[in-house]
Amino acid sequence: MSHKPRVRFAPSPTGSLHLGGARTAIYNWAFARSCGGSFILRIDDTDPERSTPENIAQIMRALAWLGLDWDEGPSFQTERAGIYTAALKTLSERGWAYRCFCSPAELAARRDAARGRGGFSGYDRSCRALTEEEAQARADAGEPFAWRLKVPDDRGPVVFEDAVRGRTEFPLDAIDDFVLVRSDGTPTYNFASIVDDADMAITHVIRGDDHLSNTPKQILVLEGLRAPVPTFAHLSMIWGPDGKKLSKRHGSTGVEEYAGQGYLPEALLNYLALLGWSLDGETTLIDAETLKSRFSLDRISKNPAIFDFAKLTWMNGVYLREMPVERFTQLMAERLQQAGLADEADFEVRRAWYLKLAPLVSERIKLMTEIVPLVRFLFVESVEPDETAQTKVLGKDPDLVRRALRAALEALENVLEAEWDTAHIEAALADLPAKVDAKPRLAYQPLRVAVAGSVVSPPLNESMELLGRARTLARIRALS
RNA sequence: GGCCCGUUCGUCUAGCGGUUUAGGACACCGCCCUCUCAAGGCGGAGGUCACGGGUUCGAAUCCCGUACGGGCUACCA
Repeated sequence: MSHKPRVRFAPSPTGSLHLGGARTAIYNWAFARSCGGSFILRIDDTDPERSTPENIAQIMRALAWLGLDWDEGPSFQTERAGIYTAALKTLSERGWAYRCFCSPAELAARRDAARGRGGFSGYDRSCRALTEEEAQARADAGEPFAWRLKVPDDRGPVVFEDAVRGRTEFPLDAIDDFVLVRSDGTPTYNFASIVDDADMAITHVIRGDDHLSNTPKQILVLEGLRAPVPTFAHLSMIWGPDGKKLSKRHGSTGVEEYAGQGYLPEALLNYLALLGWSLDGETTLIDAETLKSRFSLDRISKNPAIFDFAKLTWMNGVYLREMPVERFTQLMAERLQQAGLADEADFEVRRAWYLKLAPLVSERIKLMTEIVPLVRFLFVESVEPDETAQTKVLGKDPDLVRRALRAALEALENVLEAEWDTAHIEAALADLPAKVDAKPRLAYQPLRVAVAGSVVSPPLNESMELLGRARTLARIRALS
């Protein structure tokens, strides 16, 4: 029975969507799309202490921002309690589960002792010795108990073919009689997760590497349930630049933080998709459509990857530059409005002006947060030269600065308002270096400082055109 | 401690027994372009394929061991 593949992304809402989770989601989504399967969103909220509605909303928002769409869900484990009790009942009836009355303190003591002796340190299985009558009597007496899986001990290892790692096997004597259902009646992750997968007819479980050791336990549950075993694909971890677990120390770890910092969803999607998967040896830029059609499990890398912020940023710059001007202009306008430098009305009336500015900006930034600092001078009445401008230009050769500004002012005053455009401005200033007897860069930098207040800006002539004649002349006069 | 997984330029990766003097991308360096910064073009440096044994006419590619790193070993997920 080879139906269409069904995969799921099942985050536990104990925090926001982080980079590793996002990549897992992307791989599940891309795999589903590549083979016409279904991508299901499931919220694994079996830990009521740490699961919050805010986190759930945040995760869904982040997924949507990345451009991932799901076909079913979200469904919540807390709303599916019935299927876990039913599964437990089946397991116990078939002799695959038993009650454990050991207290946490006893358990910890025995575990420490076992570890001290070396060898296996899982549950010592003492409650397996209880007869059904004894167990029932103690339960009836009100003694708390948890349900544990009865790992078979009369056969070979659990073997499965991992889509990423290949054949993987675990000897049975190394598998713990883990807790299925806690004494408060709630299912544990290892139980609920796989019961859900079976119930939802998941065909491929694509998840983080940290679950590899859990897999044999889950397969055993499936065997007890006589449910089909899905294909597993375990993804290696994403590490920080120091080779340690990715954390706040390294920078942002949450998807939404990237959105706030001016990263584009297509850039993050592209970067994450290729962090641990490759189309071939050449491709570094890949769009969602290609991902949806060409993704495959067999090209997922086995080794962990270090997250490279510099490469992500470079990639973001590429997407910014390749973006249609209309869209960039829109994004730029939004940034300016957020900064309080312009309003919606201004954008409506001066659309052509914004459109002219956009390409000048997009080709020199990598992050959208760089927009405002770069064009701020065009939206304020006057500018004050910054520190670098003071020391590197104004203070360097005051005499040359004065001469250059005077000559420029004289030349520009001859450019009429009606012909105030880049071409005329350029023509008017063409012989400025000769007039002040200086190299072009030395002759023009004072002008840039006067106009933009900085040693870095969009091209000078274009900047002056966009600033307008009156303000340009006023700023040059102010400094000369 | 036990079980499991991983190891190709600083980083992401290609490579799946000979086509490899190990290819691409980011970062880095130099040159060109140039009114600044970028972008772009050209070029460079950077890997004894973790290490040691095998197998083979031949190994980054197959096998074993060692080292290092990681995961699991919770009534967390």
